[in-house]
Amino acid sequence: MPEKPNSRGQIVETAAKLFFTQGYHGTGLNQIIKESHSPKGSLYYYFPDGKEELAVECIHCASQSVIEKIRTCVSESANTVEGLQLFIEGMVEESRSSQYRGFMPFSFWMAAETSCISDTMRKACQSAFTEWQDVIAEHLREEQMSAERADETASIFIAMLEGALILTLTNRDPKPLETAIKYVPYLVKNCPSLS
Amino acid sequence: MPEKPNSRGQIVETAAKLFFTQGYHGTGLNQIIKESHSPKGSLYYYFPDGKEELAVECIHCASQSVIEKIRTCVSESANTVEGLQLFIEGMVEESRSSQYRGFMPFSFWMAAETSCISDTMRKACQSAFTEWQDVIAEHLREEQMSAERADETASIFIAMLEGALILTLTNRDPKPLETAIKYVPYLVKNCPSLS
DNA sequence: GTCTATAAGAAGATAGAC
DNA sequence: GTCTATCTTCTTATAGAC
Repeated sequence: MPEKPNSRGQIVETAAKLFFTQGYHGTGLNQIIKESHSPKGSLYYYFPDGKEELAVECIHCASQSVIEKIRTCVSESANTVEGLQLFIEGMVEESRSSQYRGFMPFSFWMAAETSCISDTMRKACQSAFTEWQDVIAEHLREEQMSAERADETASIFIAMLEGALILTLTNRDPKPLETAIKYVPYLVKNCPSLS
Repeated sequence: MPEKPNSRGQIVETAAKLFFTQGYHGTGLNQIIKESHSPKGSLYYYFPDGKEELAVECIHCASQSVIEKIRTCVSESANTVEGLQLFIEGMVEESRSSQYRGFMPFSFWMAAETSCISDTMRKACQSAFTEWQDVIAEHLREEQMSAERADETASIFIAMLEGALILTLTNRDPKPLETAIKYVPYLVKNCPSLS
């Protein structure tokens, strides 16, 4: 019997979907246990520290999902620029098919929400951003970009995409993300002279 | 007596500060009335529809504040690029002086939080983004940029800055915003060829 | 217009049966 | 390990005195 009825994975999957669409405070434990068909006892058995511990786990899972997607997209493309564009195209498709209401692992505005109330969650989000930046910067360095410029380019790419995703979800219009696709080559190739 | 003890303005000012730092769901009415030294009756007298109506008012106020700041910065600068850079520099100073915990009117990640639960708030945030875009695009058109390119440039600027602000607040480090300053000229000048 | 008391429900968390 | 009943606290909202 490979399927456990109400296991840890069910809870995390459901919680991640809700946290990343409704936010940390906007998602109640009751909604998580209801939609995951898990009793509250199981949640506290797997996550004794409650909501915050569960949210940190969700942040880690979402972050890993983003890293894997970026790696896949870049490896399937001729270069990093095209890989990052492919990554955004995937987000356009996901957002459109869910009518701008679905779970987007890159949608990390929860970072700002939680950074003022919990240092644990703030640091979990910070780690996620740093890991994404490192993955992207690594690919850029392989294409002979300097380390400093690679970090900077990766940072501005992540920032642009986080913002474009907020605009797309708010406006229910893929255009901000599509504009971001167009600007990726210019972020990477026409970079500022270093300070 | 120009100062009213517990007036509408006090409530909105306090609520805006809390909504834009802690989020919509993260801010309770009790905290608002406590920190604004206003009784709950006054809040419901001025905002009969409660929390949502108050939040919409805060969104409008913050949006207007952003528009005025952008206008001021551009008018004090030699051109739009330098004006937008000055605008970001102001955000760097504000975030640093509040130790990355203060009220930033541009911090509109609440848009994503609310867009899934209330169409009224979603549309208020959408209007804010559109107005900002129009103000910036107008300045760019005055410098002989085409209308289509100006809209696109303004959109990508707003996206980049929203994301950079999230990164700065999460990491408690001004670097993402400072990097954004460096990239403004490249967003505006090295623009993509149109589709 | 200002203010308080309180309702009605949902929140996170816990205890303990099975 | 699984599940339910319950506790406390906090939420939004209302009623009504002044």
